[in-house]
Amino acid sequence: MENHTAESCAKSRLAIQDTLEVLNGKWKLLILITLQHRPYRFKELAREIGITPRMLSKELQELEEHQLISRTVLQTKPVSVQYAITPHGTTLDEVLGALRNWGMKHRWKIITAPEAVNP
Amino acid sequence: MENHTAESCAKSRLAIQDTLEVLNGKWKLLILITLQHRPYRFKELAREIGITPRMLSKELQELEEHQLISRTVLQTKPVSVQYAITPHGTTLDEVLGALRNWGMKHRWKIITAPEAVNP
DNA sequence: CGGTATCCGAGATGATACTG
DNA sequence: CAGTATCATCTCGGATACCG
Repeated sequence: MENHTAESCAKSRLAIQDTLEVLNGKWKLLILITLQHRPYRFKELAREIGITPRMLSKELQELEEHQLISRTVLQTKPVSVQYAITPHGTTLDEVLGALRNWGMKHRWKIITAPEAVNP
Repeated sequence: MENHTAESCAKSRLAIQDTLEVLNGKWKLLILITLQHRPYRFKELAREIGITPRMLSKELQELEEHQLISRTVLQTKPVSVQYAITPHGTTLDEVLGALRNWGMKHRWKIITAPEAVNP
């Protein structure tokens, strides 16, 4: 299973670049993992994550373009808008899980990391 | 196993933020997945990935600070420097694998994605 | 070869105010 | 509530040249 030829290495890079292109930005992964919890409304999401409306709007649009989340206008009074993970969005579960697990296991090392050795 | 409380959701966000902090930038994941293949020398890595010396140097330093890769000076003539994954770096295998797999499976959807609906 | 120094533009992000 | 508009800022990353 050690498929580590130079060629497969190049393919892996391309695959990762593609993934990064879809998940780029500081917020997309945080939005996705939050919506994994349950659907959220716009402002609710903004408060939960701590993101400004401008950025949230932009990120949500990009995620929707990539069909990872859905946007639904609810006929409440006043209207509210609900964002939720799509089936295609759930294909990222493995990615999100891996990132979350790594962060949980290695948080201490990150915090302990020698930020500034000596200027 | 559906551990999806509001609290666990917040913890997941923190974990992901920590991970993103370590892997931030456009190149770190590409460097890591390349070094997963085998150790590389500086210029060799630069050529393989297509990154300028300035960025490569910066990214390698940050990765080394986080103990994900090692830097070894080889006493050749002239000297060469070898970069390799560390044991701690291999703990990212799951993350790298997940990102690679997703990219391979969903490349078509990324390319097909409606970039500009209508300007 | 293995870097570092400098310059610079583009894009990402934040703060704030405003609209329907 | 759900966004958008505007402005200021700041970081990222590329190009280029240079050093030991």
